[in-house]
Amino acid sequence: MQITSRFTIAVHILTAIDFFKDMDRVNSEFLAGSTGVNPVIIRTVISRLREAGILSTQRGSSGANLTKPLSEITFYDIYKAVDSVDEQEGLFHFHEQPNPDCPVGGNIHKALDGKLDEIQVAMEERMKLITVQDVADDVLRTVQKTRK
Amino acid sequence: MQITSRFTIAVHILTAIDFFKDMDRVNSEFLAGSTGVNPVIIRTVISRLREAGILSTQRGSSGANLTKPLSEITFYDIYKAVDSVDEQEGLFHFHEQPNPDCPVGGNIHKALDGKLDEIQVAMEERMKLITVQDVADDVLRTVQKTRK
DNA sequence: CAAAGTTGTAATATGATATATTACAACCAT
DNA sequence: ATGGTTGTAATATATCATATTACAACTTTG
Repeated sequence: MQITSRFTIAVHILTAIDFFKDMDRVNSEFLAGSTGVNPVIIRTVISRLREAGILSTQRGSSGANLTKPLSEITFYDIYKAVDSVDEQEGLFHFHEQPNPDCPVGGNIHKALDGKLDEIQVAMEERMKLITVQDVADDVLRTVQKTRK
Repeated sequence: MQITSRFTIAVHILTAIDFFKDMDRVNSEFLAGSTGVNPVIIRTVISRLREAGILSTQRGSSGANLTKPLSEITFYDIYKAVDSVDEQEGLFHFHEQPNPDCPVGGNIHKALDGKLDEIQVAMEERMKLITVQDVADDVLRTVQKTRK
């Protein structure tokens, strides 16, 4: 299993919106070309980012505007925005029918759930420490190095 | 997306093998009954645990033997054993066709891969701190409390 | 203001993957 | 020898992620 590519797509999109901010026509078609992803998928990812208050868009009008600097957008923000992991279900898929009449099966959820959550929290806390600005910096650094 | 239930199934199985260690016929059929999972799935999970050196089995003969105490089996060991996350691919699914001719698309992998890995490592390090013994203790505690 | 471009979103198709199931050879225990 | 069990392959089913088609609502441009 893997975390849906909506996450890396979102990071890519945000980096590109910033990188090409002085350019016209950074629309879903353009972002589809940069990511290699279908434009409708781009638009749905952008919709989620908009619902999370990370950017704003205008129907019919090209482009998107970031509502805050990249340095204030953490990986965790994006991860939550694009539903990388189902809120209800959590990171781990629990087998669904443990036998309630078995002393182990009947108590395994109570014994495991908190521990699985601790692991997920460890991952999420790490995500809060990384921002899209870190990515943009790395991209820019490589672009400048390559240009020489 | 979610981490495959093979992981929670494996934890459940190991806990049960220990819990019922004095009982006869703790076979794949029995474990299937406790977990609510198909016996063939049980056998394949056990196969992975065997390949990882966590337990041993004998073809044709019922039951499995743990090769070390539960306190020495971490969640990370199990996670690796049952291939919860593909070794090659990693935890995050990267969109597969970023445009190499785009300054962002061409450099996004270099900029992101290390960061995604740090997040995965944070999760895995947390998994190393929890053992199956912790689960067994919790199960036993609840069983004893309920019995009164 | 008409034409062309764009977003937002629904509906459906396709593909990948996890789990279940069937089947059976190899092996053990009684 | 009979019945139970493991190990594993082959296949089916279900779920979900992504792609695609379609179009209404809206904006921009000439």
